[in-house]
Amino acid sequence: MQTPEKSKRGRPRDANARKNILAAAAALLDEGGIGAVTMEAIAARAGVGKPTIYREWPNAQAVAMTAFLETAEPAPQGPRARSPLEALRRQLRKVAGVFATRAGRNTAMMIAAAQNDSELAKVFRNHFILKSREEGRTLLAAAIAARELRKDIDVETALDLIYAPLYFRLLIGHGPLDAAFTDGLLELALKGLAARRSA
Amino acid sequence: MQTPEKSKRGRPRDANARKNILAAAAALLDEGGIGAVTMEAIAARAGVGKPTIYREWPNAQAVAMTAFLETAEPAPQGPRARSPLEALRRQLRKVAGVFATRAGRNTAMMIAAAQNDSELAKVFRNHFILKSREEGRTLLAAAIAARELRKDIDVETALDLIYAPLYFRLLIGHGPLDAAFTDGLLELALKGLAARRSA
Amino acid sequence: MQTPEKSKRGRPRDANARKNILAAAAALLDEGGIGAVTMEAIAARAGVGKPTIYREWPNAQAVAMTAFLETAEPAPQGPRARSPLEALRRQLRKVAGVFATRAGRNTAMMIAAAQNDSELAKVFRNHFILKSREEGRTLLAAAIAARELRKDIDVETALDLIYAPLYFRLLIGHGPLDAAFTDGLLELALKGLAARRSA
Amino acid sequence: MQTPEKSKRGRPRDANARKNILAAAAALLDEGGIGAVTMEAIAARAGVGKPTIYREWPNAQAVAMTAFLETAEPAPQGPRARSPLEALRRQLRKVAGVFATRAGRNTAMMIAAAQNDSELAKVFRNHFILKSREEGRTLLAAAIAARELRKDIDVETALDLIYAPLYFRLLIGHGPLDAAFTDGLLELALKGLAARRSA
DNA sequence: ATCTAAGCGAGACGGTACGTCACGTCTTGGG
DNA sequence: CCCAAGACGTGACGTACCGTCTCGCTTAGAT
Repeated sequence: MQTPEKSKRGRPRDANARKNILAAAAALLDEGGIGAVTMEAIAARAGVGKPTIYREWPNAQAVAMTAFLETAEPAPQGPRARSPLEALRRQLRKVAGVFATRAGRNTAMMIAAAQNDSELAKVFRNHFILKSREEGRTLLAAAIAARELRKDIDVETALDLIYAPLYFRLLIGHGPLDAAFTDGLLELALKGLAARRSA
Repeated sequence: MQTPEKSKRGRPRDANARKNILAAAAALLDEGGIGAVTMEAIAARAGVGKPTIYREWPNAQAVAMTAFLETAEPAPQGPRARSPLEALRRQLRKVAGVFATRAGRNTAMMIAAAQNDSELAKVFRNHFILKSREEGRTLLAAAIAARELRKDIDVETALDLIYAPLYFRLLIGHGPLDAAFTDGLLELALKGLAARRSA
Repeated sequence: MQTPEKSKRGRPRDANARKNILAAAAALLDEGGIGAVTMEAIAARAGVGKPTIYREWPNAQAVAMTAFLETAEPAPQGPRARSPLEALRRQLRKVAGVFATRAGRNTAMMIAAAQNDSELAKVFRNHFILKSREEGRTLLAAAIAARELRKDIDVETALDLIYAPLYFRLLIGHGPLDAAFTDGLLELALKGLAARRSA
Repeated sequence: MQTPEKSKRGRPRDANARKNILAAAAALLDEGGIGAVTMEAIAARAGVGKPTIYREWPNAQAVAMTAFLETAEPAPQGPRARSPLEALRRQLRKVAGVFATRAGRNTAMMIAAAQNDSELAKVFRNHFILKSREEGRTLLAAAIAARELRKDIDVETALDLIYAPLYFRLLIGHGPLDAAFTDGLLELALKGLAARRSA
């Protein structure tokens, strides 16, 4: 939280320990899910004392969250798209692709973990969701600028409209989460559900 | 799930015990969240032995899930709407209203619990999500029949488009979940994001 | 306890059940020691309901005790000995031999079980110890009559003097329990420890 | 048992906890017998967590055994006897006296407990029986040196001859366990059972 | 160069909940 | 009216982690 006074006396934190802890937590998360990420297991695996972990994190899920966030590398940019809308389509496909991997399961587990810990929820929102929405917001803005999207839309609502279904399928698993879905979803969102009155 | 063989021998299950267990679980869930729903606490509160609980459920979260599902009473039907679209708008408002209550928190917690237990996930999907979607599907079909919606839409995708944002906000909490949101959301979904080319 | 009036109504006791119960208890005792003789296990193995067992015995150890007592068949008489003392020597050897088998372990376990249940202790004393002592008493009486033993000895004390060491070694296991031991023991008991003053 | 490697790392065992655990076990043993010595009860009474007990003992009876052994204080030495034989007589009376108290019941229960746990049996034998026999061995040696006992006797057998009857009566309860018994027992053991042939 | 405060690993501490086992009782339908 | 089957409330089992607390040992800035 704060590091203002920099007491500076005594042995400094061991940067290596932090790295080992997060690596252990990430490995445990991948191997056995959030339930396998226990303080005991992290400490044992990282070759670290439990107090060393508690010095920096309040509980095991917080370590898992940090490990998750530091592992979730920014997606590599694909080839330039020929239009903003095309870029948006590709972005949705990419997200669906990630959600289909272990990273997707981890994301779901982090959302789950956040339900029981408001501090965790805040961290997840600020470091994962907001970042992801920022990307989407940029894409939408570009599409609006290119007159591919209506300029009067509420961007926040539009973001939910487009991205929420991906998270929903990730979390509920009631339907496939593939390119066919994201393409259909985007098309529907673009055209709208309403019947054309004129005609 | 199934009761095919009807062994019928021996003392039958005590229906009262089951009721007490679910009541206890529901109370604990409301009071302290999913973390408070432990087998020990349920057993103590219900005046029931732990083995009695284990006879019917494999773990505490499964009890919580059953309690949640049996508690989630079917929403009372509001006054007749003047049109299918109006009915859909009201339905979305109602869901948002429920999500703003403790029932919403419980729903979020059940979704979270389901992330770590595929059996639980299946139960939740079949008994809560599918039911809820069925309602939505009916509303959409009526609106299509009334020519208020395009008749070529993929209903499953449309359902995700409309309902997922509510779940998303419930779970992430990155924005309000009120009538203004649902109304805007519905409007956007109806009109679509795309700029009108002709004009 | 009582069967005087012969009510005769309803289904009569199943004599086969009792036999099965005792056989099951004996088998469990032999296989896993007294700890394996549980009501559940007996009932399951005997194909009998627990209440049927409780109707006749107050707890599992009581069943084990009955099974033990009914299993402990009277030792087959060996060839006639040429003297009462010789018969006594053979008898001690035989007891030591039995104590070295599973029956010995069972005996030890019954003595142990009796320590925590005075009713059990009484049954064991009356049906096992007293019977065994009666045999010994007969042998001693014969030896006295044959003037091989002093006629002024207190028989009860003499019985303890001769037999107790066998039980002691059975229970404590601090030394061998073989013919060499019983022979030496008997010789020592006969001659006495005291130094001969005259001489 | 052994403390060879002296790992020395980490927080050392809490001597106070150990003391409390043994005190609680001893109290429970006295109050309700071996059956009352449960891990739960010990932990609750000692104000200690169960794992702390399991760190040092494998089960409740092992705790009871340790408590028993540490409670069984060395008997206070009585006034000097005028002869080794007299000392032996007094020692037997003293043992009988102890056996008549709660300590005697506890001893019986420990012997019982040892029947179902060979590790427990070994501990009991090494720390209780062997110690007690050492005392007896010393007394016999002195009596032999004083020419009150024959010098050709096998001491181990003689010890069993003298002491086993006390344990036998303690465990079976078929007869009194008082000074009259021990005196008669000793006299019989000294003089022997055999009729004098000469004279 | 020494002091000394803080971090380090290890691991024991008092706890809570776990999921299982057996207890002894009760309640079914069937013989 | 007894039988088998089996559910009931109870309570102890032994285990896994929790989050805290000593330990003895670095480590490195301040003296």
